[in-house]
Amino acid sequence: MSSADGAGEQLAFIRETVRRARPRAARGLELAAELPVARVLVDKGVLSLDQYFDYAVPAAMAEEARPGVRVRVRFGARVGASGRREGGALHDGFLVERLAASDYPGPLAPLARVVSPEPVLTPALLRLCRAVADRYAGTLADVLQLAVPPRHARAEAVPSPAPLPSPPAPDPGGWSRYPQGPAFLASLASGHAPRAVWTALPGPGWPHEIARAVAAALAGGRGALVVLPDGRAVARVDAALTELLGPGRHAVLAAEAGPEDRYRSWLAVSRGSVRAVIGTRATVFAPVRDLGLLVVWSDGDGSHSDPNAPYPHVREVALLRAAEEGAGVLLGGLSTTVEAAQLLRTGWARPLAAERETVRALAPRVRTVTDLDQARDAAAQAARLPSVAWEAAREALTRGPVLIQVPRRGYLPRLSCGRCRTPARCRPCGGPLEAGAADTPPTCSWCGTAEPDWHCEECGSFRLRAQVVGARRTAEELGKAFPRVPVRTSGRDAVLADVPGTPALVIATPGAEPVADGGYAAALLLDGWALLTRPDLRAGEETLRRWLTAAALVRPASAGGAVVVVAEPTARPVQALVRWDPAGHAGIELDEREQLRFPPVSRMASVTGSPQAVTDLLNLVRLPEGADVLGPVPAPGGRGEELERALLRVAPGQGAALASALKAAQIARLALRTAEPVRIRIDPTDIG
DNA sequence: AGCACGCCGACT
DNA sequence: GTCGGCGTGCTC
Repeated sequence: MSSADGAGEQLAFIRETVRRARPRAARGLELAAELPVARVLVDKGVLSLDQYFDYAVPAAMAEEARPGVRVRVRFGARVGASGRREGGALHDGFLVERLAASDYPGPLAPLARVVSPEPVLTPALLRLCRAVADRYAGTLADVLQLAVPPRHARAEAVPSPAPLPSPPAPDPGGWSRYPQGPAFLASLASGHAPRAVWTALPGPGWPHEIARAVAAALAGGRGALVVLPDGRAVARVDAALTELLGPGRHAVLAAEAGPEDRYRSWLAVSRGSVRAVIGTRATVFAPVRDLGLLVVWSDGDGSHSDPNAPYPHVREVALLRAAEEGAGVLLGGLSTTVEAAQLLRTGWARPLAAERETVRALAPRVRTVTDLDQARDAAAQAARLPSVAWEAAREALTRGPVLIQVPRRGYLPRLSCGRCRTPARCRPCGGPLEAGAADTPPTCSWCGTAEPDWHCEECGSFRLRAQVVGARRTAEELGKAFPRVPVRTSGRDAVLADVPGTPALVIATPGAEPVADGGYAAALLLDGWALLTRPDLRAGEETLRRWLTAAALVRPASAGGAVVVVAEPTARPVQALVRWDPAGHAGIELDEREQLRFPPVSRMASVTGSPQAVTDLLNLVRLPEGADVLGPVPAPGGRGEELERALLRVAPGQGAALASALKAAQIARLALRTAEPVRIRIDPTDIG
């Protein structure tokens, strides 16, 4: 057996010492004269199969069966009742390596087919995927599925164009607004690997700054890669890059393009025809040659978390890749994550931030109001606008568009007391009440009990209010409040990229805010308290990120730009928004995590399953020294069958040991057929 | 995952 | 005596 993970060193040693002259293979098959053994990763996403298998290379495939190509192999063959070998089913795989001999004692099955001669799994990509699989206690096959797009024969048949020569180094442009900006570009252009956490200034500059950083890496004769959270951000950087460098210098890997276009772009990168690539999360794996720079924009955005096993996060993959390939890193955003703050604190990255004075000059004026300060105007009341917000919007609408950010519908359909805001709870079980369909009583989201005659335990009020009103209803109500002003909405299913600079109300859910030509005259950030009270470790950070994203689209204070945020003014994210200090906010959050020993100051994993299964796995796992086991406790959000969850916590340096211990325990349990499944998740997000 | 081998209870 | 239970191990 040739282990595909790091634990196979003894086997590697045996491989060195045992040298067979020729592999034994099926009789009568002529084998390749040179390196007749192919080590293959069989694409069968089963934990216990996370290892390589050796196959014989038929002479006819000697040329095409190069490392990195896709192959088909028979797998699972066995000796039948008649004593003859019966071929197993055909499986896809990647040829990882050609060898002179195999350490497998039995006869080798031949490769069934070389699917195409395109070497898609380069050694660097394989190393990265291996590292990601280990980091996340997943299988190599699962990670490869995320990293290598499905083959499209037509796209493969077309040759990619010859690469263009390196462009000249760009001038600093907007980077001159950051004291360390020009030096960062110069360092990239001269072939170094600077690592920075970039707190971007508000306004429309950041796509251009990203383009210049890419251009600097290209000027230094190296490649660059940019990962953005969504298609609109990709489009903005795409436009900025085309403007700076012209067409043909970069590839775009976004889901919007069909599979054929996507694979063609990916091939252009893989073949070295294009040296820069931008796109959404899978782009972090794009096989850019001689990588000089990795850019991750807005690493706090949830889209950077892959929803497929083993759930890698773009930022973490980028950090692994930077270490493997010696590339520079630009971790940028309007806001700062706790993870980024930690990279600064450990000295792994340097800050790339503007002076306070510059920030103040470019940020809008931010005011806070509590939503108890309701407007007297009836129309504003209907729209749930506090008077300050109402006045700000009315005044700003004479000068330009006004952005109104409302939480997504169904984001938090919880109910609270209409007078004192105490969350409404179910009397039998204490679970949160949710709004039912129209004209049906509220029901408990835990036990389903209907509460037709609820009253507040705190103040006795009988009025309930939905904590969140969706974008559509807000639009209707605001339309009435501001007659004759055009109302545009941008949300989940109809996202506007941009709006003109003329007066209009623009209602948007977080992440769907259109860019306004010339900037918004004002922005109202509603229902902040609903965002802030979510029981999530990242609630504060996430709320601030959403606010800053919207507020950054508003004109500077000097040009009359104003932001009104409806939230408790003493809350930490509110203060950070007023001072426009995301880095400071992240630093304080990091201090707190340090005290609580929460991630990223520690490394965590969760184990979820039936109480028995969780207990069994915990008994089986050989945790690294000093590991904490928290729980098990009933799993959050678990309904129906009872699920339990345990959290495991280790010091940051022991993350790899924790992942491999969990993987080993999972494999051991999988061998026991009776075992119920447990879900293992590294860096679980829904803690706290 | 499949799939076959192997060692202990109730049937012709 | 055997048919068959599913625990255990293997797949290049």
